[in-house]
Amino acid sequence: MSEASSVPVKSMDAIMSLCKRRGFIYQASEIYGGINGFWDYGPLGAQMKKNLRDAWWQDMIMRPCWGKDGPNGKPVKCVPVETRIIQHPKVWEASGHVGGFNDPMVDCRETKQRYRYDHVSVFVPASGDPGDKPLFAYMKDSPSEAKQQKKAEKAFGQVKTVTLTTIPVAQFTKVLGPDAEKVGTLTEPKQFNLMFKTYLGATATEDDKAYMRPETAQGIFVQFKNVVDTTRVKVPFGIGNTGTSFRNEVTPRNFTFRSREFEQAELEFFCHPDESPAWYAFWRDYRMAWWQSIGLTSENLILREHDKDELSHYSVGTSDVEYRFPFTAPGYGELEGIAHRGSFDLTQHQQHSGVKLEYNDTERGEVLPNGGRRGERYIPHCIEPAAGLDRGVLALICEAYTRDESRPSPEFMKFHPRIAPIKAAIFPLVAKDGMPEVAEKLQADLNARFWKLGGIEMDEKQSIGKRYARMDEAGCPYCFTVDGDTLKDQTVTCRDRDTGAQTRISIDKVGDFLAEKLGV
RNA sequence: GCGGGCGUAGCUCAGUGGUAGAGCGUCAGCCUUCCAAGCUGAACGUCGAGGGUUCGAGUCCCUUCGCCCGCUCCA
Repeated sequence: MSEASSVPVKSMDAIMSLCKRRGFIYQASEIYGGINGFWDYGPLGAQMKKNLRDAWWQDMIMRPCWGKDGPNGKPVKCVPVETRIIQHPKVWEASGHVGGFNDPMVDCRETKQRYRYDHVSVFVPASGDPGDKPLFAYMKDSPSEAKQQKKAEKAFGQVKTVTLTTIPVAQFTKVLGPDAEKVGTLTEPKQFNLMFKTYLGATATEDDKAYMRPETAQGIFVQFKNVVDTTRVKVPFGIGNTGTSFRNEVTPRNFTFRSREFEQAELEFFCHPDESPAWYAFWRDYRMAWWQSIGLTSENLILREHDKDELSHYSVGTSDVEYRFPFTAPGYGELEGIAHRGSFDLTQHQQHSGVKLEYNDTERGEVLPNGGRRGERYIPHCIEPAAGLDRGVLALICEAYTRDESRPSPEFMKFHPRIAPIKAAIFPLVAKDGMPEVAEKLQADLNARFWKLGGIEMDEKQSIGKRYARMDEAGCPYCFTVDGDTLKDQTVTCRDRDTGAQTRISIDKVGDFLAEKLGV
């Protein structure tokens, strides 16, 4: 994690209170005291999140990569699906989530610490029996490592490292916990399932157990064959979806960043194995550019390529688009992971389901006498750009939040026009002399043209400055003010949120002006 | 899960065991010709929840929930 940045860290408290005050984000079930790990969106937040989801859908499914060609020199092709939160339980066995999400943990009775069973290491004698002396458990790269090593070397001389999993539970009585004073305080390993469990049918027996998905991706892999068989898609192509996933986090934290219920926007892009490195690099670079295009323009956004030792055994590469949130600074938090998953997922589902998931590529293989090709059968490789929409909203809010004490309205949200929940506001300078009527008509005209994209508001209450300030906090990029001159020369003032600058434009050009700014 | 801090109006926060407060915001009216102006008025609180001590609890005690910070965890 890089720590170099000249961007000042914003106050998360101030951001959170603005989110509440202006109706972006509320605590879920707040009147009952809230519920840990769940957050609701208010009117502005819900519209903003829809704008983000729509932008993803447009730029990933409808017109992928802004219409640019992929590394194969052809336009990128993607189709959508919508799959269910609850899948066949075997889906999660095949995906590795039953297992990976069932990490056994050990607790320390003395220090009340909890450790992942397979992450605990132990210093034991390099050879021979420890006798009555303890075995020294530690967590790699924590202070306990050096401390325990010193003790172990004093006890045994030469030491070596094994993992706790290799030590019989019966021997735990001889293990000194990483930060413990007494030996034998570690409990036997226990299961902590991060997947939410539920029961199908009203009788709720263990036989009816099912899981709520911890990611949307598996639904795509499971329907891969149906999409290929029914929609005339040809590799390379992508299948995308957005939807809610659930993870029963041990410690929900950091506002909406780590929630137990969250929405993902995931694309699985299938290609020939030989072309997969090029597609991986292509998606990685596009996804970074995409987040920048919707407003994450500061150096708080980085693309981080995983080190080789962070990669799954099947993966050629993984990159994260990361954002430096106020609560992660000087570190970063993940917004999106772009993973080269190889043929891992389709292979797993082929094995577990017994259904062939090979693709017959009729554009490959030897040329036949009739000019066609024999075809090549293979399991496609997959590039997975998987974004978190709630994290995206949070990053966009943090990025947009601005304080400038020199302004009349010091606190404002600098949303990209495409993301802003309110696209424009119309004000009569004063609520008399026919100005409200002109403003109402302009509001109605703009609304008729832009209602699909977001709010077009009209406000005539209180001073013009207060109305500008209200729109600044809501992140509305443009305000149009009808004044005395409007009645004479048919022009209005266009006020820019970020600069406060005012320009006069013809009232019948306001729609075109807004369309250009919104990129429609 | 552990440790620390905090929960009072929509937001930010005062509040000595004795009548529930301020600023901002919101709403209504007046005023107002370009940046949270002014005047008048109004609404909004079971003081996070539940117990206990007390003649009396926002205040003291216990339990619990939530949020923030540090560990731990982070598929």
